[in-house]
Amino acid sequence: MKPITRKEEIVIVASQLFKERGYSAVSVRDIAEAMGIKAASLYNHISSKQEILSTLVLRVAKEFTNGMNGVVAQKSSPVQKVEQLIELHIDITVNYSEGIAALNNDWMHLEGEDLTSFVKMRDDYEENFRNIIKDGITSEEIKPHHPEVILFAILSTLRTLHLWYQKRGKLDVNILKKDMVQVLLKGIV
Amino acid sequence: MKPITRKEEIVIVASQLFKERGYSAVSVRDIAEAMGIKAASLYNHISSKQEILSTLVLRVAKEFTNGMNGVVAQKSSPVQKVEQLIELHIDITVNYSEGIAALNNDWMHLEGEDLTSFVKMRDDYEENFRNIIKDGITSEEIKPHHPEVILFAILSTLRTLHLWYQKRGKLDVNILKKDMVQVLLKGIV
DNA sequence: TTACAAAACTAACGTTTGTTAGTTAATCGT
DNA sequence: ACGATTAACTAACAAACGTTAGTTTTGTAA
Repeated sequence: MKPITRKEEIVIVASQLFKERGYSAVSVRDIAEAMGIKAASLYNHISSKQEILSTLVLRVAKEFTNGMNGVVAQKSSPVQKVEQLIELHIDITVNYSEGIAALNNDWMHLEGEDLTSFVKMRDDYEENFRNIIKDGITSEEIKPHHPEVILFAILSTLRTLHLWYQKRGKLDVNILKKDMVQVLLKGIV
Repeated sequence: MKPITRKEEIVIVASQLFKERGYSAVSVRDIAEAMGIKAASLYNHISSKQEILSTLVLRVAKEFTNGMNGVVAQKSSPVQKVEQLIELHIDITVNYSEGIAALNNDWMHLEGEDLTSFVKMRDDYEENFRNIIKDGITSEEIKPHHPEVILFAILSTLRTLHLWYQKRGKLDVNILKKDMVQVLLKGIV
């Protein structure tokens, strides 16, 4: 049993509310009520509402960055790398589904250095993904469409997985990965 | 030249702010400032902040509903219908790009009957889309993957088009439609 | 030029917001 | 049994919120 800190509980509870209503529409009193305590009591564990958001968003962002670095470092083919990225997104979605909503919808409410470093991580991630696709086109493994269209189609799907995963939740993760790879890489017709 | 009402101007200005920060993070004072007037002056033209949101969201939602009804009514094949839906999304994105952000991210802040009717329109839309895919699988035009995975992959991409369209904005719409159809239907490898 | 309507203004309202200060109750190793 | 830590509490704050009321300015048509 690894002990879960009180701050961590707050982050988890808050993330569920953020997912439903968005960061700005959730008050610290809402978060406190969901935990069964008073709003002021939260401040024994956190320094600000902002801190909840940045803890949540940066944690997930780092997970994506690390995953991407792992994929880039490998010697697989571009298409195999894309497959690995699809699996990466599915794994992170399953393990951090609450945080992904905040990352997608509320990152712009980060402030200062948190915002800066998030945007950098996001840009780097996209640039790495784009380069993998370009490599695949160069080596003729991937069809010669505009790389931006391909990047966008895949990334949009992967980024909103969380909206859909819980609804049809009981699907086995490995089956989902296989289906996802098939649909995104080979199309549907 | 059709005259644009003051209320319409407010909706447009507000929608741009909503797109950047989300409905809850934008105050009526922010909207007023962006128009160069005082917050109270807005209420000569609107009855509430809520009204701005519902005007915006329901307008776009109806556009999707009408478009879907048109596609369903036709006698084309399932795959042709999917192609038409891809074009529908691109057309609406181009013409209502501000409203789509609100539709995607802020619909849950609708209230009362506006919320109810929006959810119904959305559910109906998805159900129609799903049935088209199922028909395509039955007739063996579409590969026999889980319909939900196919629906999700296509719809996620189309729904977030607005995030990406303006950034790479000056791509010709007809070229975009062709690329999109190719990538979504035939895959990338 | 006057009359009217449209659209702006100032001032204020009651609430809710995030947060701080100071205090009390519970838990725990010594 | 003790002191220390942890985590809750009440009370209050200044600022920002959506909104209303009443008034003044602006533009247009007679």
